[in-house]
Amino acid sequence: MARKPAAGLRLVNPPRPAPGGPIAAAPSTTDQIVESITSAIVERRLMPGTKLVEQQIADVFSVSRTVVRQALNQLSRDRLVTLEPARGAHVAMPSVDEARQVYEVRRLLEGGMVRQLAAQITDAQLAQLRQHLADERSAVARADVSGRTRLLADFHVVLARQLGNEVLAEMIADLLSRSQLISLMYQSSMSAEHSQTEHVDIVDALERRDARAAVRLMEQHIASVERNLRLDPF
Amino acid sequence: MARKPAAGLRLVNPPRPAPGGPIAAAPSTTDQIVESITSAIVERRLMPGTKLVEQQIADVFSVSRTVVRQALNQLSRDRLVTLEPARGAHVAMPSVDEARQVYEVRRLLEGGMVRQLAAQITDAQLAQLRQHLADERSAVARADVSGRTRLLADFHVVLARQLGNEVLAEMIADLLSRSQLISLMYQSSMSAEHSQTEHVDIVDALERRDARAAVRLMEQHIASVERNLRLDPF
DNA sequence: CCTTGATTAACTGTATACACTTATTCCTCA
DNA sequence: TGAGGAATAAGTGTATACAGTTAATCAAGG
Repeated sequence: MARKPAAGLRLVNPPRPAPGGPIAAAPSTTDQIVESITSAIVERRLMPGTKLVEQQIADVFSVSRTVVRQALNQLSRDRLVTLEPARGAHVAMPSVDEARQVYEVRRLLEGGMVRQLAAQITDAQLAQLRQHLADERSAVARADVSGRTRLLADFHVVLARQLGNEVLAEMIADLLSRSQLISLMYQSSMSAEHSQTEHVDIVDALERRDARAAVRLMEQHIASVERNLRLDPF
Repeated sequence: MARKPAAGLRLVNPPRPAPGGPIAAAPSTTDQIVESITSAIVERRLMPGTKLVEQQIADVFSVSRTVVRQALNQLSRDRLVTLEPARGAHVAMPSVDEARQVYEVRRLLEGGMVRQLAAQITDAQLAQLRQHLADERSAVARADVSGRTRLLADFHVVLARQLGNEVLAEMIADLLSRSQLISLMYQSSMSAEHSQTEHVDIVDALERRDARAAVRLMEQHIASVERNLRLDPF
């Protein structure tokens, strides 16, 4: 690969999304860098395999390599970047096997999640889900690519949060960022519209408190996301 | 709390367990420290709440604070230590809520895990499980406390590995280390014998390829571990 | 023209230095 | 004697320096 001094490293973070809600312990410099690189990866500004040179990133954020290294370490634990000793950090390139495993775990976790949720969901929570679905629909309608991507992923985290299980919510959030990396790496052909309507079906089942249907629909939804990847070797 | 200069910081790592098996990319200095502190926590040499002073640990391992900080960062992502800005690192003290959530997620994940495993387990894998059960039994018999603790936890990871899903296996491994911290914090009254016989029951069900029973037994097993904690507020 | 080996540049890994924050000690005064 | 507060010690956060390693460049030989 040709050498260009800090070419195309566009990592500027957009203005902080929403500081509203619970007071979220002032994000450290390291966290901001993690956030920035994460969104850069998910929004395809950093393609899988791209080398992340510590000094370049340090210059962009005007900090020392010390801080950048901390951020890269966190990202490697999220599996968004890989760290090879003395060879540096690269945007991760999840294997086909890993991709399959991630979706398998998601079916397991999220299937169980909606089963429990169907049994205990409140009307207020259903209203929140309906609002979320409306946001998704409008993002899809106005072709807001990065907005709809975020909303379609957030749907799954919102469900986890509604169970009141933060441990579960964090695990699912991790799996989702890995899923997003996977789907941009394996050229997902899934239409946003299709995903969106599947979300609607899931909420409908939850509203009917139909646990079996909710589980089945969630598992089918995740399977259909997986099926639309180019995972097959031909 | 009284100040004692580096009292009771026994972190010397035992000779590397087993370098055999697949070539496991030489563990970095940081990894060794993570490993060392992890086992110190799990083996109760470091009690919950204990402050971990960077320089002290650095002296023990004869490295710089830089390396120790990396290790502490990793440990905080495993939830074994908490990091408060400018206040330092402490051995984590998981709340009752967090404890409940961890066990809830474990029931979900490990229940689904054995369901799938019952459908695809091979005779060779069953033999491996039987061997593991024998090891557990002997460790319990000779009152090898740290050995039996490790083996009883490893049982769950072995199951995950047999599914061939490394993503799942790592998640369960994480949840297990958190569980161990929880159980020493809330004074588990569960006998090792009891846990061991429940493991036997699960393997029996797997051998019969009885998915429903395996799931039920695993869920009951985890529930019984949880029930033997002092989580109730009285 | 392509391959091989030596040389140089770039980058990572660890240690150290210093600024800044938090905790402790000790003195003063009620 | 005890509470309040300044002085001081201890500890964390970040930057920088330097050693060691990997990758790139270039020269010579087949």
